[in-house]
Amino acid sequence: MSTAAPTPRPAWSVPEKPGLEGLEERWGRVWEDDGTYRFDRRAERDDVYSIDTPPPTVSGSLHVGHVFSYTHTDTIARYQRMRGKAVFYPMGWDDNGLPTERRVQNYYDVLCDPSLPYDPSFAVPEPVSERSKDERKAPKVQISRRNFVELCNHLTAEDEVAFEELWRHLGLSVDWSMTYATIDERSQRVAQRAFLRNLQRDEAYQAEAPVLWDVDFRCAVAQAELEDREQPGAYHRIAFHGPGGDVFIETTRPELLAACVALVAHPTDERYQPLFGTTVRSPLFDVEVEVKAHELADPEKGSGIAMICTFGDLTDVIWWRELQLPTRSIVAENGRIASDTPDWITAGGEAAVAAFAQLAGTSVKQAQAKTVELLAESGELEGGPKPITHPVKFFEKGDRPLEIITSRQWYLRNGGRDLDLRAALLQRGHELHWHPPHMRVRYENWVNGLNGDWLVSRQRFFGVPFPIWYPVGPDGLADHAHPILAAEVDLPVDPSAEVPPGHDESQRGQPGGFVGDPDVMDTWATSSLTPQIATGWGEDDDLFARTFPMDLRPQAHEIIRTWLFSTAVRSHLEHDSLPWRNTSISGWVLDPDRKKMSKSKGNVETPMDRLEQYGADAVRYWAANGRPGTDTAFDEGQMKVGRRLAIKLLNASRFALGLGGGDGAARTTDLSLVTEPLDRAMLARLAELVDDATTAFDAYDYARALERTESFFWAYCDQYLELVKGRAYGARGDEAAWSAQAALQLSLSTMLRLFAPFLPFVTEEVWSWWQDGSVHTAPWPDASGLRDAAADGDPLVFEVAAAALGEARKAKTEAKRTLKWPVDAIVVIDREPRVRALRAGLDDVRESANAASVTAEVGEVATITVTLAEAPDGPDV
RNA sequence: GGACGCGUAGCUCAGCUGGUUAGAGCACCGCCUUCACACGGCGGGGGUCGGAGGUUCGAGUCCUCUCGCGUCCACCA
Repeated sequence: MSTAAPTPRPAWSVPEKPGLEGLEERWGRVWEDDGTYRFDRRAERDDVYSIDTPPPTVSGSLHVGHVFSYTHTDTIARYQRMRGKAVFYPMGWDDNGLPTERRVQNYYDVLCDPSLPYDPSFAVPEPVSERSKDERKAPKVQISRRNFVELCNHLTAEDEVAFEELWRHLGLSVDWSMTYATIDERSQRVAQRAFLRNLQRDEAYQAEAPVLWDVDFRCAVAQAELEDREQPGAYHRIAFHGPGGDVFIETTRPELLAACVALVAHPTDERYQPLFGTTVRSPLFDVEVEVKAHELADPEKGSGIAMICTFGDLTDVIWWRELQLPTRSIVAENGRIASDTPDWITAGGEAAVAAFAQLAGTSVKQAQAKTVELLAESGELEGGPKPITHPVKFFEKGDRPLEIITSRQWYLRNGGRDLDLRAALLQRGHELHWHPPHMRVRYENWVNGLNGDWLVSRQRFFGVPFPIWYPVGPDGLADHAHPILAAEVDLPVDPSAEVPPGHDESQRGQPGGFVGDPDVMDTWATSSLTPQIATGWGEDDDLFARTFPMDLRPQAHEIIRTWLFSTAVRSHLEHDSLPWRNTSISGWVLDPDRKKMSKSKGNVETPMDRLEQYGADAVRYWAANGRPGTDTAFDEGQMKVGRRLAIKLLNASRFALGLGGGDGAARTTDLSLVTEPLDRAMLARLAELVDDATTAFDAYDYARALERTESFFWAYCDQYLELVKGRAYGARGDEAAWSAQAALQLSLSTMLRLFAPFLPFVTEEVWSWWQDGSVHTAPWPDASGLRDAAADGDPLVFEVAAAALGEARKAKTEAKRTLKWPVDAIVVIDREPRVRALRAGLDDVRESANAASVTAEVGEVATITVTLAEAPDGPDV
């Protein structure tokens, strides 16, 4: 036992009345000024923890779901930093793509017309919301592509400022010197370079093929952007005419009758077997089509025989391809029936031409009504339409059902039609560590369900252009088979504004000249490269070597099929590796009715209001309670609890650090002073907690780490602090007090660090009262050091002492006395180990319960008997 | 149609490889006022763990079936 007085330390600044107000601003500024979260570029790869942060879409406002999932990542980042890693934690902004285009169109009331020339004098218009009523009536202003892109850049820059402010307020430990935007020059260069390399390795190709087409956006859509919506429709039973009589098909899309190329039934279907190989004639148009057999025809569906049109749905495409049928397309890019009469209709004679003339130029919806009318008149529609609801494919951002049209597009191989590549990508999914593990199934479902390669070209304006031109032949037509590629050193290029090597602008569009590829890349074609963009692939080789492959991709589960998968594809093709070792999948934030919170549902919470109301630590506390992959209810109650926790941390710290009468003499970190069994017991329990929290964090289970830490902390405040208070003030002499004070400081330092990933502001505040530097760069607590300090401490001492104190409190509460009411006697009967443990803490129980005597005896039946004093004139009053 | 997840107190959730009497917070009820904390403290009531079988000395936990909710995927004529 040490008898030396503790070494005095410089005076600490423990505030008289600590509070949470203003902590975000104050510490946010200090962290920025001190570069607390700066990435250390000297660190070798093994000492780096790199995070592929999801770039939020900059086309509106951040919502509470963002706050939720970004907090999860931040707790991991902070943990890894305290474990000694150089954390590479950049932030990106996803300003590329359709959401931005739409926002700009609406915000400024403009439309892009790519045929217009650039107008350098075009000024940023006043937002629609600022305009007068009359001004709003003016027609949309048509502007050139380059002017449009400039407007996109202008608006997103404004949004990005607001986003960064919110993230800083939330306390994300991002290195703000390393932000990127998915439309900035570096991202464009990376996207174009990656594409050119894909092209050179034959991983990218162009093809004239049927694509899913949004008739409003007039743009191709990829499989990953589809969603099914239940729509009303109707079966129409329609007669085709064969030599042996009429054949009835049932269809939901009678308006495509003119596009029919064959009928199809299952090979084993005895009803139709005699027809296979024969031809029948279509109603209205009298076009001869063959009857085919194919496995995909379902005898149970409709009449068991279907008409194949080019194209009504994806099954039509399969039949068309596998049965080698002709193409008869009648739906134009604008979603209307072609206005020119196709030649196969002309061949059907006057009646056919007349019928088609009634449909030409109408929308598919109008065409359907007209076709039904015509069929009814001709007697070829049996019975009326039978209403049904059925799933129909939509672009996830679109308003009308997708059509399928044939057009020339760029594709990237993704295993959709290559079994070896598919197997390799499934293997990548297996190598990746998923948190939680069951999310891998979604990846596998998706990869196994791919039905084609990745369509990466989009007929839009605000995006990364393809760095490609085409020669124009003497006939004035572009020669797509011989693309002219940009040189890597020239990237990024805009082929609609720049000219290919060896050409000049006067040759654009001229016979013998060139044209630029008019399309831009799918937004995912850039987003799938965020690891390469963030780590400086091809831009900063040194950084790249220190940070790639990355350690963590955090993201939401609904975009596993898009973002996670496409990123895995790009990395596999370019680097033959995974882009990251781990992925943590966050759940959704649900409103109290268990519905996903989203803007379109109008149930979003504005995060800044909540941050200001409860404080960032409190909001983070709520978020960190949402376990990985688990949908979590939006719960202000939890934010209140978080706020209370933060306040408790302030007050408990004030107590622990305010002992010793302000002279500083008793303040110490000399652990040899910890001699009291209760103090050692508490430290032994704390060591177990550190092990638990560390294990949980290593498994990406931040929620568990928080829960364990919090639960210990409340027991610490309610029980340990009460048990030790009198002794810490000196009731049992200096050495007993020093033991308490040293244990309090060690435990407080440990708990501040355990809480630091969750409550960065309040922990930093308390840390600053008595420690140098930032708690966020302090080392993560070490259980073995605590065990050394605890010596042979038995956690049971803490438990049984707390139980005895609890019984005394209960007796006082039930007798309606204050907690300071004196106790004559506490008699504890229990089994031997617990009795022994209690005897070690007997003096602390007596002190804290204000008891005249506490005795512990071994017995079979455990009881605690508390005898209160008659009047408040017992000991120590 | 296939797959995954979830059903534990009024609410939000812990309960990990099966082990005394199923836990926490919120809410509710009662009590205590200020020497860390009234933005507080102490205590209390409240659950046949969705249902039915099974394995086991023992099941909230493992197996089978089943019901409900959510989500992802699917070639939806």
